[in-house]
Amino acid sequence: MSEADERPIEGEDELRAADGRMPGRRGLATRQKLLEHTLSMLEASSYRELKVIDIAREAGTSPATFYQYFPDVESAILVLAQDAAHDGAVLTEIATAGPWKGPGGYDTAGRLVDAFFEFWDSHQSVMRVVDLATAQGDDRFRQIRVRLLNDIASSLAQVVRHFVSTKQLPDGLDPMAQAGVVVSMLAHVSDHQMGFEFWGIKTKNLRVSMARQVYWTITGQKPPAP
Amino acid sequence: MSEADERPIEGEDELRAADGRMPGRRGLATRQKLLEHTLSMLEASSYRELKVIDIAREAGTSPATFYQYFPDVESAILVLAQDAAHDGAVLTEIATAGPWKGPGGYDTAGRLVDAFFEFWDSHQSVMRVVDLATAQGDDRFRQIRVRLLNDIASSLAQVVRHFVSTKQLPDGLDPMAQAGVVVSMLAHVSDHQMGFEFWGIKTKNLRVSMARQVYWTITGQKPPAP
DNA sequence: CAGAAATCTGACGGTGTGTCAGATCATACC
DNA sequence: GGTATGATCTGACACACCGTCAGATTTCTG
Repeated sequence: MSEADERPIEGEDELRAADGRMPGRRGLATRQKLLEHTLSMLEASSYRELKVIDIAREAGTSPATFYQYFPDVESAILVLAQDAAHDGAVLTEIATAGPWKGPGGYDTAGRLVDAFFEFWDSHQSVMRVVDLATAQGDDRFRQIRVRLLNDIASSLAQVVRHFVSTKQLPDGLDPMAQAGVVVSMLAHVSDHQMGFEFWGIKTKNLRVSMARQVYWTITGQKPPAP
Repeated sequence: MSEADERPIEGEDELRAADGRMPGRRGLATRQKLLEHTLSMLEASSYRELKVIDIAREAGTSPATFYQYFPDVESAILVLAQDAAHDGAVLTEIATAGPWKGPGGYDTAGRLVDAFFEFWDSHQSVMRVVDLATAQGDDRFRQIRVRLLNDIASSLAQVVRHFVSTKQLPDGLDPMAQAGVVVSMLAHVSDHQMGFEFWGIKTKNLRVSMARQVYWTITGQKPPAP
């Protein structure tokens, strides 16, 4: 494949319209409306069947207008993903704030689990696309995923480092690997919460198992009896 | 003619062609060729951009032929997913065979991790679609996912039950929740192995963290120092 | 080899894509 | 109010894919 003539000159302004102009108030409102309907259609139908023409129809505008603001459907979802990642900052905050030492540690683990559930519940459909696109090697989506999960993992890895230094976790563990594994578990279980309930597992029990794993993996300490 | 009709095909009405007939040797070969090219295209391009016409072109046949064997692209992927799930039986076998008690337990955990890596490495692209479709509520895909992961989880839950009965895991834990959380972690980390390496985490270290978590969550025993 | 069955495909009406040029709209300034 | 100006929107188009069917082609059977 050959690179067509591109224009990397324009600024990093994701807001720019197709013609390179900066939209005004009206344009931004239209853009926002399109984003909202992209989200609601993504929640309602499947990723594969999400069509520009449907989004436009739903938003009471024309496909050409959509293309004025986004080069394709994926780019619109990318914006939604960036918004979601922004909301995800709260997860990092919980991990960073702790406390992880002492009796409050297990409670922190529980709050982190709850926050994951809540975050995924709000951004399920978008995060699924982020995951798929990332796995398929799309760099734009991977960056978002990294910004979200790597922040959390780094924060937890810091805690792991502390408990390695106090010998409560053995030397030789890779703190980032420990943290990454925990974050993976949280993300995946949150994403498939409904599936677990279908297996007959109560969310309450799931929460316990998750919190215990988080606590043990991060602090190396035995969680309290359930 | 009596030797041919004793195939190991049971509930496979799925093989039926569009017109309701049972394909013969030639038809099955075409069907298989289409499946192979569906897989290779899925690996090469993205799920969203996977088009019938491309698969047909690649397979040196016409779109109409594709529709002779599959009602749509998803149905073809469904068949690939069933094949993958069949391969996944080895995971359940490892979990069931153990041993989990005694000094060999941690080694079993390690072998389970390796098997997950290998399985996901082979069936990455298909499993991603299974995950997405399941999460979006597609029943056909969810059943496959359940048949695969629920088998493993059930097997591990049985081990959890044993260690609860010996008091090495506390009473009050939901064995299936414990197992489900572990399986989720294994599946998700395997799926994003490349992503972890991008974070600078060595697969070897990842393997250690995963095996430790599996061992601890399933047996309640402290894993050996790394 | 002829006839039948199985398999494949050209062709078509329907729908979605992505891009224009030009129509419509909002606002500033007289 | 009137109108100039740029921002915004859209009809229309050329192209691509979908999913179906009748009929052509290949393979099998006797």
